[in-house]
Amino acid sequence: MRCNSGQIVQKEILSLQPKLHWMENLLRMGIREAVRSLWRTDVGDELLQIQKTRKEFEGDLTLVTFPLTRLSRRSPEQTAVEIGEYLAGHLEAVSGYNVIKGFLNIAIAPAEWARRLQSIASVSSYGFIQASPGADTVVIEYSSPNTNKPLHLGHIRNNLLGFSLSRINEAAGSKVIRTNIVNDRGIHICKSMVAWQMFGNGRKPEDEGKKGDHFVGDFYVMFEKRYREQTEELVAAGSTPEEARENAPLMLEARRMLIKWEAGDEQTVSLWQMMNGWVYEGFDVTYKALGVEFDKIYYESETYKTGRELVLKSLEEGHLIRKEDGSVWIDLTADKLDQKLLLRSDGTAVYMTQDLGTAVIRYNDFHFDRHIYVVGNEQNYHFQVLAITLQRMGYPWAAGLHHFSYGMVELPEGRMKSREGTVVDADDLIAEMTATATAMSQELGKLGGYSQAEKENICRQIGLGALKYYILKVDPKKNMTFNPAESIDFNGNTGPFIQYTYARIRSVMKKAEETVAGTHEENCSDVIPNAKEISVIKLLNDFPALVQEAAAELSPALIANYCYDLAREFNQFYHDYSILGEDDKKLRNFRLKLSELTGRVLERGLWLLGIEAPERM
RNA sequence: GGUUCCGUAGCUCAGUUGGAUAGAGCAACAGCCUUCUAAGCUGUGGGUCGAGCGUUCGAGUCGCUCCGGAAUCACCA
Repeated sequence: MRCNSGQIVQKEILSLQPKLHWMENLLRMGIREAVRSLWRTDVGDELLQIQKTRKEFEGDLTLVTFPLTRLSRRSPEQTAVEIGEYLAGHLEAVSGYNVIKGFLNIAIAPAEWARRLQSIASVSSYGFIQASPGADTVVIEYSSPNTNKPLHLGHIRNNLLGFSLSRINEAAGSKVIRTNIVNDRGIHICKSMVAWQMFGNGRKPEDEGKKGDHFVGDFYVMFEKRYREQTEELVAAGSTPEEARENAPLMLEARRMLIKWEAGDEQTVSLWQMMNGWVYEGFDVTYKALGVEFDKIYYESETYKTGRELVLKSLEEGHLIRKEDGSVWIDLTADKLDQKLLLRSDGTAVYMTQDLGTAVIRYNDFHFDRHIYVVGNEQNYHFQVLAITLQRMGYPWAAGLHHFSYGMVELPEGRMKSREGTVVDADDLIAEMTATATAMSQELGKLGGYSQAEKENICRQIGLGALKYYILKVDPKKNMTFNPAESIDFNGNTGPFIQYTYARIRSVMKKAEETVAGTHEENCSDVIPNAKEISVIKLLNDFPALVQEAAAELSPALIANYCYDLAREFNQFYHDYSILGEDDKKLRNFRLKLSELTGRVLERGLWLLGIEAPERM
């Protein structure tokens, strides 16, 4: 079982390329020259700290001069002034500078930004890198459901994170394999099966008009309920609670079922296949609604055998130890971990066995460079053990296994508990978000003139956009609170806000085509942009580096927050200036181009999050 | 108890390799639609960045010690 809820363990810190602005590069060269000319010495890159100028100061980029004072042997202020003077005199792109304490604020000529916009516009898949033949292959495992219950809110975070990570890694130039491990065997499945056999009267999901996963889940719940009753009865009759749990008739039956299943009993296996089939049909609907996909799905019922063979082989090779009772262990005390069980004394597989097998099969299938497991932080220890065990068994590629450990989703009242019925069902939640989006659209009088099908599609996009953004904007490693009332908010820092900004831009572009057809294609690099326009261009300029950073940090939240910043900045520009109403043709074309590009980047950013961008809303 | 993670405004969250006066949204209050979509824009109030010590020219960010919360330490998954 992979994703009930959930810490961080071995997130590999990929060394980050410094964000290389085109302008930052130019400045670096200029500053190096300045230092050489002023103080006859070379300056290392690590001393050149260039950052964006904060809003409250005049300028675009800022050089922090404290680190340079040992070279200049002057005060930070004096150092800043001398470099600033040199840059202003030697670089055409530098239109001015000011110095505040040890900070040299450099102003870039507005015309430079217009040229920058023009060159961004000329790149067709701006921000995305096509995987080259030699690119890294990354396997990403996410979702990983049990087949005894429908998906819930915890799975939603998992699926959204996994899917978004897969797109981000692809956009950053890796080859990505999306994969899933279905935990389709074990005692929990047998519980549903027993309950269905005893209480189901041969009914099927369609008889009750239910999704298959919900149908099967109901029997699992029924099992647990009756089982609890039985244990209570036994305790009342004098058993200890422990004995009662072991000896309740239902539990005995489930155990028998598991043994029969493992022995390949025909009837049991066909019942198992039928019920799992129902569940898969249900899951498919949910996955489709969420918009997530997989390239290859693995089943624990198939991989656990490979795992067992691996363990036995490794035992022969002397990497493992067998205890008197026949159980097989790996001793990880040298790695400051415990001894860990790999096979039970009766020879059956445990959770770890299956994962060992799955990893080896996957490596043989894809020869991945990295394998990312999107699994809750409650399983940190498990994945630590998994990676080390595989390395001990002689698989050096296990160094590429990476546990993407994300935090739990909690409700305002606390943790979700199935006992107390506070589990938020995935299908219900999706339906609710769509319904809210529909009601909101109605209330605001949007979507007039659209067909019913179009309206439904747009409302679905908005509802899901709200849900996905709400979850993805939070730093994955942190536990998050899911507040139902807040999640359906469509104002402020939300998915619909970004979608709305995109739809507005599309609307302007359409109108532009009708009136001033296609003129934004013209080159407009000789426009002098205003401050708001420059702010937007700066953000657009950040996008490619941001995609790389999000891939390296494995953080959809970076993309989400960037999209919000860009949308907000654009809305300010949109509010303050007219695009189509601008009389100066050059300026109008420039603004159209700025808008068009913002739309494109927003659409790509949303794409990376798995959020659709509606043309109208 | 061991290990790991988290703690920033009333609430939900941002905060770049350590940089300037710590930012958004929600909630509250006050404004802006004859003009490209008001799901928008503008303004006001709101903080001992859990506490302390240290490193540094400079700490929300790095180190140590506490305090508070969470996860994990199964012949469960």
